Amino acid sequence: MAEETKIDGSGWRSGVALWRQIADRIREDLAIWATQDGGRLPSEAELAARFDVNRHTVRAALAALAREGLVRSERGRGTFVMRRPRIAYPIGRRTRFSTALEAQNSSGRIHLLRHALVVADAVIARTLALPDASEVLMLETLGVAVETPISFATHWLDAARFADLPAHLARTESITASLAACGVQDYERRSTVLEARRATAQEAAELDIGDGGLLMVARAINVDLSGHPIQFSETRFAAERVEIVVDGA
Amino acid sequence: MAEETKIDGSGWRSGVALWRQIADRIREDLAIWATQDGGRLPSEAELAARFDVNRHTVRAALAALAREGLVRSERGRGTFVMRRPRIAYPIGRRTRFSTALEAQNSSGRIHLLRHALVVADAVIARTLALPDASEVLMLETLGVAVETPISFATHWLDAARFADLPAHLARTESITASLAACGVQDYERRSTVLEARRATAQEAAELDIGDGGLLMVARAINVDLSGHPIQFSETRFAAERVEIVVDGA
DNA sequence: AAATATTTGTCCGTATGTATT
DNA sequence: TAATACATACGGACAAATATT
Repeated sequence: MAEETKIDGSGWRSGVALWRQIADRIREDLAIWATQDGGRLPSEAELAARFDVNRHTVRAALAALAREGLVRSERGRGTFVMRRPRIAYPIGRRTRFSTALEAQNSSGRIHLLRHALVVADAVIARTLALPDASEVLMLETLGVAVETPISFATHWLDAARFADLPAHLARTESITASLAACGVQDYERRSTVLEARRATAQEAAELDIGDGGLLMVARAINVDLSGHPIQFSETRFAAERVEIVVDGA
Repeated sequence: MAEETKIDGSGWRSGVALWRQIADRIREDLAIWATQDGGRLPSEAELAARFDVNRHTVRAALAALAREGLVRSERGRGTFVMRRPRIAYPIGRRTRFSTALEAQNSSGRIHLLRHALVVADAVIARTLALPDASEVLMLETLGVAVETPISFATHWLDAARFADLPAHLARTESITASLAACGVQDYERRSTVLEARRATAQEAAELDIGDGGLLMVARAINVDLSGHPIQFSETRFAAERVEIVVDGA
């Protein structure tokens, strides 16, 4: 933060308004300021000098961050960080959403958003070791912790084997318990592939993040004790709210 | 792709130009179009109708994607995807950069960008089990595969134990070989924490991605065979170029 | 081979939002 | 608050290259 490079010669050829670029860069530094000086940001005048823009532009940036709930300005006192720490989300051979959050005394819940019977595409069918164009059960779930949506996931399972699962899930709000009710005593994770990308409009709406907000996407295969794949999931985490912890790796 | 929601009443009030929002949404669909019709995108007129904007606005979006090297337009023919597949990057107890890429016959290399002796802050010192304010060796490296920067990493090590490491690293371009030369026969990863965020200006420059491009950040602790921490690293992957594979988890 | 349709490239102009002074 | 400069967004018209019939 010692020195800042000038953003763009005369402003905003990048397609992003100057006030928004400033807001994005202030957002990056919020974590640092949160730990210093009672969470106080530098004054508007100081920020204007640092980014080499007019104070009006800094005010527009701070107003945007205030709309996001990240800072609050108080007349005569200054502008302060309103931080929400990231939730640590462990990934391992025996990852489950509820236990993942209990470790930090947060109460986690899975809400079933919708379910449908669909025809598996080639990738899903091969992953679940089913014949092409088999019927599969698709579930969409929302993982919530501390009243905040954390993850939005789509799951695919063999329709023949897990037809009763949506009913169990709506009642128990637990994937583990619902699978047990369908005769799966235990399961474990075979592999997880992670990538980062921007949210689509639907994903942003479900997770209540800004349009085009950042996601961490985890594609996982769960297998039963005999090693047979029972579930393929794509879980989209609101990147700003979690960090993924890979145990022993 | 069947129906598109209208982006923003009158466009550019959100601080992000309409052409840029459209570029972001087209970018998401490139992977789909790449597999169809010879990698051809819908025509400018069709995209304009689909997003309900003027054709010139679509052209601005496509021009931005062309600057990123993602598409190429040819007069009279159309616009085509220039795809570069993501590199699979395995993370596990015995992760090493070079072997990670050999598996897919890509040649990976680590370039040492700079190194310095610095005073450890509280987090680094505690992580490396050193007294507060110890001197540590800081390295910055660039991981390159297929002529493309993949990762930009900062490493911290006990300065007393690894003073000769930069010289070895510049010569061998391998972390594993350099540690061996400093008397570490073997090491393994104790933990990895992953998060996603936007790149700072410096990170974007090192990785040659657009400003504010997406990163996957991995913070890892490597320990020697006796379990003593020898290295703490923060590796920033260009999100668009990699997927992280967590084996058996 | 020739006419026509499709697609991208370039030019004009107008209105509005952004950023500084 | 006002003036200025520039970027965004839209609309239309036409040229140039390619594809189709």
